[in-house]
Amino acid sequence: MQIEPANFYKQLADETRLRSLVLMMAEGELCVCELTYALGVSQPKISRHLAQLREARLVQDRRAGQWIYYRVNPELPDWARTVLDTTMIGLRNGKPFGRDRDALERMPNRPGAACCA
Amino acid sequence: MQIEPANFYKQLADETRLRSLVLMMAEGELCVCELTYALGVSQPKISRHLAQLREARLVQDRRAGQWIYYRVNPELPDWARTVLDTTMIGLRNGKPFGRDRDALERMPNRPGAACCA
DNA sequence: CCTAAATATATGCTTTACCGTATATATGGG
DNA sequence: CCCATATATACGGTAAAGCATATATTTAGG
Repeated sequence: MQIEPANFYKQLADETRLRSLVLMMAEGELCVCELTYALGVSQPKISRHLAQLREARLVQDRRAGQWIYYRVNPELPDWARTVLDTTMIGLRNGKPFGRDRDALERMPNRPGAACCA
Repeated sequence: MQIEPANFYKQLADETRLRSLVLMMAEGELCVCELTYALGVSQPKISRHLAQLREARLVQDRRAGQWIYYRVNPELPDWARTVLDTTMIGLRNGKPFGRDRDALERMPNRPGAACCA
Protein backbone atom coordinates (compact mmCIF):
# COMPACT_ATOMS: atom_id res chain seq x y z
CA MET A 1 0.00 0.00 0.00
CA GLN A 2 1.08 3.55 -0.61
CA ILE A 3 1.86 5.13 2.75
CA GLU A 4 4.18 8.06 3.29
CA PRO A 5 6.20 7.16 6.37
CA ALA A 6 6.29 10.70 7.75
CA ASN A 7 2.55 10.99 7.28
CA PHE A 8 2.02 7.65 8.97
CA TYR A 9 3.86 8.94 12.00
CA LYS A 10 2.02 12.23 11.92
CA GLN A 11 -1.12 10.25 12.64
CA LEU A 12 0.46 8.80 15.78
CA ALA A 13 1.67 12.20 16.91
CA ASP A 14 -1.62 13.32 18.38
CA GLU A 15 -2.65 11.98 21.76
CA THR A 16 -6.29 11.41 20.84
CA ARG A 17 -5.42 9.51 17.68
CA LEU A 18 -2.72 7.48 19.40
CA ARG A 19 -5.07 6.47 22.22
CA SER A 20 -7.71 5.51 19.66
CA LEU A 21 -5.28 3.40 17.67
CA VAL A 22 -3.91 1.62 20.72
CA LEU A 23 -7.42 0.84 21.89
CA MET A 24 -8.39 -0.45 18.45
CA MET A 25 -5.26 -2.60 18.30
CA ALA A 26 -6.16 -4.08 21.68
CA GLU A 27 -9.90 -4.48 21.20
CA GLY A 28 -10.45 -4.88 17.49
CA GLU A 29 -13.43 -3.02 16.08
CA LEU A 30 -14.85 -0.11 18.03
CA CYS A 31 -17.67 2.24 17.21
CA VAL A 32 -17.47 5.99 17.59
CA CYS A 33 -19.53 6.08 20.75
CA GLU A 34 -17.28 3.50 22.41
CA LEU A 35 -14.21 5.54 21.60
CA THR A 36 -15.92 8.71 22.73
CA TYR A 37 -16.83 7.09 26.04
CA ALA A 38 -13.52 5.33 26.63
CA LEU A 39 -11.37 8.37 25.99
CA GLY A 40 -13.78 10.82 27.56
CA VAL A 41 -13.62 13.36 24.76
CA SER A 42 -16.28 15.07 22.69
CA GLN A 43 -17.97 13.28 19.82
CA PRO A 44 -16.95 15.75 17.09
CA LYS A 45 -13.38 15.58 18.28
CA ILE A 46 -13.23 11.80 17.97
CA SER A 47 -15.06 11.91 14.69
CA ARG A 48 -12.65 14.37 13.12
CA HIS A 49 -9.64 12.38 14.23
CA LEU A 50 -11.13 9.15 12.92
CA ALA A 51 -11.83 10.79 9.58
CA GLN A 52 -8.22 11.86 9.46
CA LEU A 53 -7.03 8.34 10.25
CA ARG A 54 -9.28 7.00 7.51
CA GLU A 55 -7.96 9.47 4.93
CA ALA A 56 -4.43 8.44 5.88
CA ARG A 57 -5.48 4.79 5.38
CA LEU A 58 -4.54 3.78 8.91
CA VAL A 59 -8.07 2.60 9.68
CA GLN A 60 -11.09 1.31 7.84
CA ASP A 61 -14.72 1.77 8.78
CA ARG A 62 -17.84 -0.30 8.41
CA ARG A 63 -21.42 0.71 8.95
CA ALA A 64 -23.66 -1.53 11.05
CA GLY A 65 -27.05 0.00 11.55
CA GLN A 66 -26.74 3.26 13.36
CA TRP A 67 -23.19 2.56 14.36
CA ILE A 68 -19.99 2.91 12.42
CA TYR A 69 -17.17 0.62 13.46
CA TYR A 70 -13.54 1.50 13.00
CA ARG A 71 -10.64 -0.90 12.92
CA VAL A 72 -6.94 -0.71 12.10
CA ASN A 73 -6.44 -1.27 8.39
CA PRO A 74 -5.49 -4.94 7.98
CA GLU A 75 -3.54 -4.17 4.80
CA LEU A 76 -0.92 -1.90 6.28
CA PRO A 77 2.68 -2.54 5.20
CA ASP A 78 4.58 -4.88 7.49
CA TRP A 79 6.72 -2.20 9.10
CA ALA A 80 3.67 -0.09 9.93
CA ARG A 81 1.76 -2.96 11.47
CA THR A 82 4.80 -3.95 13.50
CA VAL A 83 5.11 -0.41 14.75
CA LEU A 84 1.49 -0.42 15.86
CA ASP A 85 1.87 -3.83 17.50
CA THR A 86 4.98 -2.73 19.34
CA THR A 87 3.30 0.44 20.46
CA MET A 88 0.20 -1.32 21.71
CA ILE A 89 2.16 -3.96 23.59
CA GLY A 90 4.62 -1.48 25.05
CA LEU A 91 2.07 1.09 26.14
CA ARG A 92 -1.21 -0.65 26.81
CA ASN A 93 -0.72 -0.77 30.56
CA GLY A 94 0.77 2.69 30.80
CA LYS A 95 -0.67 6.03 31.74
CA PRO A 96 -3.65 6.96 29.59
CA PHE A 97 -4.01 3.70 27.68
CA GLY A 98 -4.78 1.32 30.51
CA ARG A 99 -7.35 3.70 31.87
CA ASP A 100 -9.01 3.92 28.45
CA ARG A 101 -9.42 0.16 28.36
CA ASP A 102 -10.86 0.12 31.86
CA ALA A 103 -13.33 2.84 30.99
CA LEU A 104 -14.44 0.90 27.94
CA GLU A 105 -15.10 -2.19 30.06
CA ARG A 106 -17.37 -0.19 32.30
CA MET A 107 -19.33 1.46 29.52
CA PRO A 108 -23.09 1.08 30.00
CA ASN A 109 -25.29 0.00 27.07
CA ARG A 110 -22.27 -0.86 25.00
CA PRO A 111 -23.46 -1.64 21.49
CA GLY A 112 -23.36 -4.80 19.42
CA ALA A 113 -19.88 -6.17 19.14
CA ALA A 114 -19.52 -6.83 22.84
CA CYS A 115 -22.79 -8.55 23.59
CA CYS A 116 -24.44 -10.23 20.61
CA ALA A 117 -21.69 -11.75 18.57
CA MET B 1 13.22 7.12 30.67
CA GLN B 2 10.38 9.59 30.61
CA ILE B 3 9.11 9.85 27.04
CA GLU B 4 5.65 10.98 26.07
CA PRO B 5 4.55 8.57 23.36
CA ALA B 6 2.73 11.19 21.30
CA ASN B 7 5.73 13.46 21.49
CA PHE B 8 8.02 10.63 20.46
CA TYR B 9 5.95 10.12 17.35
CA LYS B 10 5.80 13.83 16.67
CA GLN B 11 9.54 13.66 16.18
CA LEU B 12 9.13 11.01 13.50
CA ALA B 13 6.39 12.96 11.77
CA ASP B 14 8.72 15.32 9.94
CA GLU B 15 10.48 14.05 6.83
CA THR B 16 13.83 15.65 7.63
CA ARG B 17 13.90 14.26 11.16
CA LEU B 18 12.75 10.83 10.02
CA ARG B 19 15.44 10.64 7.35
CA SER B 20 18.04 11.74 9.89
CA LEU B 21 16.95 9.12 12.39
CA VAL B 22 16.88 6.32 9.85
CA LEU B 23 20.35 7.25 8.67
CA MET B 24 21.67 7.39 12.22
CA MET B 25 20.11 4.01 12.99
CA ALA B 26 21.83 2.56 9.94
CA GLU B 27 25.21 4.26 10.28
CA GLY B 28 25.68 4.97 13.96
CA GLU B 29 27.16 8.35 14.78
CA LEU B 30 26.95 11.10 12.20
CA CYS B 31 28.10 14.69 12.36
CA VAL B 32 25.99 17.62 11.25
CA CYS B 33 27.88 18.12 8.03
CA GLU B 34 27.40 14.47 7.05
CA LEU B 35 23.67 14.73 7.60
CA THR B 36 23.56 18.02 5.74
CA TYR B 37 25.35 16.49 2.79
CA ALA B 38 23.50 13.18 2.75
CA LEU B 39 20.05 14.72 2.91
CA GLY B 40 20.91 17.67 0.73
CA VAL B 41 19.28 20.25 2.97
CA SER B 42 20.57 23.48 4.49
CA GLN B 43 22.76 23.44 7.56
CA PRO B 44 20.45 25.53 9.78
CA LYS B 45 17.56 23.31 8.87
CA ILE B 46 19.38 20.14 9.93
CA SER B 47 20.69 21.86 13.02
CA ARG B 48 17.28 22.98 14.19
CA HIS B 49 15.82 19.53 13.68
CA LEU B 50 18.68 17.88 15.52
CA ALA B 51 18.22 20.28 18.42
CA GLN B 52 14.58 19.32 18.54
CA LEU B 53 15.44 15.62 18.55
CA ARG B 54 17.89 16.26 21.36
CA GLU B 55 15.33 18.12 23.46
CA ALA B 56 12.91 15.24 22.94
CA ARG B 57 15.70 12.87 24.10
CA LEU B 58 15.63 10.84 20.92
CA VAL B 59 19.28 11.53 20.21
CA GLN B 60 22.44 12.40 22.08
CA ASP B 61 25.33 14.49 20.87
CA ARG B 62 29.05 14.46 21.45
CA ARG B 63 31.62 17.06 20.53
CA ALA B 64 34.81 15.94 18.80
CA GLY B 65 36.94 18.88 17.81
CA GLN B 66 35.09 21.05 15.40
CA TRP B 67 32.47 18.41 14.77
CA ILE B 68 29.45 17.42 16.77
CA TYR B 69 28.30 13.85 16.38
CA TYR B 70 24.72 12.79 16.86
CA ARG B 71 23.49 9.30 17.59
CA VAL B 72 20.20 7.71 18.57
CA ASN B 73 19.84 7.74 22.34
CA PRO B 74 20.92 4.28 23.54
CA GLU B 75 18.66 4.55 26.61
CA LEU B 76 15.35 4.75 24.82
CA PRO B 77 12.57 2.58 26.24
CA ASP B 78 12.28 -0.81 24.58
CA TRP B 79 9.15 -0.02 22.60
CA ALA B 80 10.70 3.14 21.18
CA ARG B 81 13.90 1.44 20.15
CA THR B 82 11.95 -1.38 18.55
CA VAL B 83 9.91 1.15 16.62
CA LEU B 84 13.08 2.80 15.33
CA ASP B 85 14.61 -0.56 14.43
CA THR B 86 11.49 -1.64 12.60
CA THR B 87 11.34 1.66 10.76
CA MET B 88 14.96 1.53 9.71
CA ILE B 89 14.76 -2.04 8.50
CA GLY B 90 11.47 -1.56 6.74
CA LEU B 91 12.37 1.68 5.00
CA ARG B 92 16.12 1.80 4.51
CA ASN B 93 15.98 0.69 0.90
CA GLY B 94 12.92 2.73 0.05
CA LYS B 95 12.46 6.06 -1.63
CA PRO B 96 14.40 8.81 0.12
CA PHE B 97 16.29 6.68 2.62
CA GLY B 98 18.36 4.53 0.28
CA ARG B 99 19.39 7.56 -1.68
CA ASP B 100 20.49 9.30 1.52
CA ARG B 101 22.78 6.40 2.34
CA ASP B 102 24.25 6.41 -1.16
CA ALA B 103 24.87 10.14 -0.99
CA LEU B 104 26.65 9.71 2.32
CA GLU B 105 28.96 7.08 0.84
CA ARG B 106 29.98 9.47 -1.90
CA MET B 107 30.63 12.42 0.38
CA PRO B 108 34.05 13.96 -0.24
CA ASN B 109 36.31 14.81 2.71
CA ARG B 110 34.08 12.94 5.07
CA PRO B 111 35.31 13.62 8.60
CA GLY B 112 36.77 11.35 11.24
CA ALA B 113 34.49 8.48 12.02
CA ALA B 114 34.68 6.97 8.57
CA CYS B 115 38.43 6.98 7.96
CA CYS B 116 40.56 7.00 11.11
CA ALA B 117 38.85 4.67 13.54
C1' DC C 1 -43.80 11.14 8.31
C1' DC C 2 -41.65 12.31 12.82
C1' DT C 3 -38.50 11.83 16.40
C1' DA C 4 -34.33 10.40 18.57
C1' DA C 5 -29.79 8.52 18.39
C1' DA C 6 -25.30 8.08 16.08
C1' DT C 7 -22.12 10.19 13.33
C1' DA C 8 -20.24 13.70 10.29
C1' DT C 9 -19.10 18.29 8.78
C1' DA C 10 -18.74 23.52 8.85
C1' DT C 11 -17.05 27.77 10.97
C1' DG C 12 -14.12 30.78 13.31
C1' DC C 13 -10.37 30.98 16.20
C1' DT C 14 -5.73 30.13 18.55
C1' DT C 15 -1.60 27.86 18.64
C1' DT C 16 2.14 25.46 16.85
C1' DA C 17 5.36 23.92 13.22
C1' DC C 18 8.41 24.76 9.65
C1' DC C 19 11.19 27.53 6.59
C1' DG C 20 14.73 30.86 4.62
C1' DT C 21 17.87 34.20 5.68
C1' DA C 22 20.93 36.41 8.60
C1' DT C 23 23.93 36.31 12.48
C1' DA C 24 26.23 34.41 16.55
C1' DT C 25 29.39 31.04 18.84
C1' DA C 26 33.02 27.76 19.22
C1' DT C 27 37.10 25.36 17.58
C1' DG C 28 41.57 24.59 15.17
C1' DG C 29 45.49 26.33 12.68
C1' DG C 30 48.59 29.64 11.25
C1' DC D 1 45.40 37.48 17.37
C1' DC D 2 43.05 36.31 12.92
C1' DC D 3 40.78 33.51 9.80
C1' DA D 4 38.21 29.55 8.18
C1' DT D 5 35.20 25.87 9.28
C1' DA D 6 31.50 23.72 11.85
C1' DT D 7 27.55 24.41 14.30
C1' DA D 8 23.88 26.93 16.67
C1' DT D 9 20.47 30.46 17.28
C1' DA D 10 17.40 34.59 16.25
C1' DC D 11 13.93 36.73 13.47
C1' DG D 12 9.99 37.28 10.66
C1' DG D 13 6.73 35.18 7.95
C1' DT D 14 3.41 31.41 6.21
C1' DA D 15 1.00 27.41 6.66
C1' DA D 16 -1.05 23.79 9.13
C1' DA D 17 -3.08 21.54 13.29
C1' DG D 18 -6.21 21.34 16.76
C1' DC D 19 -10.29 22.89 19.34
C1' DA D 20 -15.14 24.21 20.77
C1' DT D 21 -19.46 25.14 19.25
C1' DA D 22 -23.08 24.76 16.10
C1' DT D 23 -25.38 22.31 12.49
C1' DA D 24 -26.13 18.74 8.98
C1' DT D 25 -26.76 13.80 7.71
C1' DT D 26 -28.03 9.08 8.25
C1' DT D 27 -30.57 5.42 10.35
C1' DA D 28 -34.01 3.00 13.36
C1' DG D 29 -38.43 2.86 15.29
C1' DG D 30 -42.96 4.17 16.03
